[in-house]
Amino acid sequence: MLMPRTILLKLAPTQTEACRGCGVRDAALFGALSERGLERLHEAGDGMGGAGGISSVHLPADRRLYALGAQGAAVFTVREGLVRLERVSAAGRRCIVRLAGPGDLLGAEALLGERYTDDAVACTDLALCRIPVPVLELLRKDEPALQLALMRRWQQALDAALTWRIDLQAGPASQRVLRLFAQLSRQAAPGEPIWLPRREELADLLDMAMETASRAVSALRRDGVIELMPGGRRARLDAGALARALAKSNGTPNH
Amino acid sequence: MLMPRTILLKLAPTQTEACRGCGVRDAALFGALSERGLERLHEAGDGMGGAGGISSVHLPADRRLYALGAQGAAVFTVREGLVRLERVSAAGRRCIVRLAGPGDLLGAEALLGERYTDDAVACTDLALCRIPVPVLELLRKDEPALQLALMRRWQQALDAALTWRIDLQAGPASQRVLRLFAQLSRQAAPGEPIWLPRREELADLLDMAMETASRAVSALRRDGVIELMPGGRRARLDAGALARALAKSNGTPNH
DNA sequence: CGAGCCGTTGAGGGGATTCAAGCTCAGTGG
DNA sequence: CCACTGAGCTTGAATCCCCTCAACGGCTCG
Repeated sequence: MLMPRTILLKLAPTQTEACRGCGVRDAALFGALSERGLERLHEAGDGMGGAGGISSVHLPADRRLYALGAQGAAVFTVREGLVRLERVSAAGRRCIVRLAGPGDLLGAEALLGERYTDDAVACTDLALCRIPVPVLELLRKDEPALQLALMRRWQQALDAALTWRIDLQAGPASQRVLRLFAQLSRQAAPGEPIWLPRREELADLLDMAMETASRAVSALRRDGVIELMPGGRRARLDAGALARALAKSNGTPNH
Repeated sequence: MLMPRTILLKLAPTQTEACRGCGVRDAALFGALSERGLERLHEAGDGMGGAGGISSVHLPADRRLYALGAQGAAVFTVREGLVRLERVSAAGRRCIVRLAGPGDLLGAEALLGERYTDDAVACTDLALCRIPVPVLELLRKDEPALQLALMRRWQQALDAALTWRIDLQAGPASQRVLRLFAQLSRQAAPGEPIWLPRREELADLLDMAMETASRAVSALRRDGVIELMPGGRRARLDAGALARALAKSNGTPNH
């Protein structure tokens, strides 16, 4: 039970500037805020005695951002990297219930005063914004746009969770792996190598045995769909071959 | 593609009374409303030219409440009965992604101006409240409690979806059936018979073949866990035997 | 009564899990 | 420098669960 050694950077008054120029701002929660709201956001943080400001968090891969059951004091926006949310099933199996990438919001349940409902673990090195609940709470009341953005995010998360379940938990193992890679490549820069999960992680993501995941990846490698890169954590996809493989496996409506 | 022949009952000015005395009000969305808010709720409906009031909807089993992709004009609160939300997976398989019972909110995505993300179909005869989006929208702005209740409901739906996925989609078929029944009995009146899904529905709920569902039910019947009641849609559970069966299947951490 | 729907049960085959054994590779220390 | 080690990955073989195809029984309804 290591405490994650998070690195907190409190960014001075110029945080407003940082936010304004943030690469993911349009995609992220505060994209909804007016200029005035953005300023108030940081005033609010300053006005709370310095304890409550927005801060930048960096976290190395495989470290935990927060733990299931912990009383949440903040929500997070992902700026860079990939986070996995995991829980343990009634049968004692670990399951990854969601992947969050740049622009996504984590730990929204903290806004309701609830405990975190999952473990949040870094898949890759992370850059996040940490937003204390009171700060967001303060603004929520009189920034209707933020209110709407919050609801929209919740709905997105719900929809993503359902789609995930439908597409990545059903069908033969090879197909599930294929679809996961397709999704990973979609949210990565085109042409760039994708994050290749460790086999154990693949198993937890797709609800299969580790060996099955390994076999599936090996098969895709043999078929030229994927090319492993040194280090074992990244891979290059052949978009054409992937599309072909997906079409073929969809042809057999299997399962 | 039948249009659901819904039965709309516009309840006169006394709707305020009806709401105040509603059996599920505490559990439902408007449990958060103040007395004053409750009154405004119905004034709002009246003030919109009669087209926009809250109404009571009754729907027989197997009828569709709304369709995936339809532009939603209302959200619904379940008063009595069970609703299933279903979609079709990329592989063309129908999946039930959620069950909603008394007190639950349906079609919240309509509040964001989005189309419904699933088909909503009655599992049993239903009694619902239909709440037009503009009515709710009007109140949302200056009833902070309602705002909060909405967010809480979204979070609940998200959590339920994830728990569902974890507990009801993983593990051996017999265990999944067992867990579903346990959950159904939990949200039914104790001692009362539970709703027994048709085998096809069980299959869609638990992501298995219809025959597998049938075999699992038969096995449970042989073991005395469940007793089918005439009509085929209801069954009585032996809580003790169920708990024992669950414990036993959990003993083998299988899968 | 035959048609049709729903549920049950059997037989066969395939895909996934499980158990188990190597394999690669980085880090470590002799 | 190189065996040693351990973690992660791969692969094989046996088994089992579940899907598929198929036949049959009960029930309702035209």
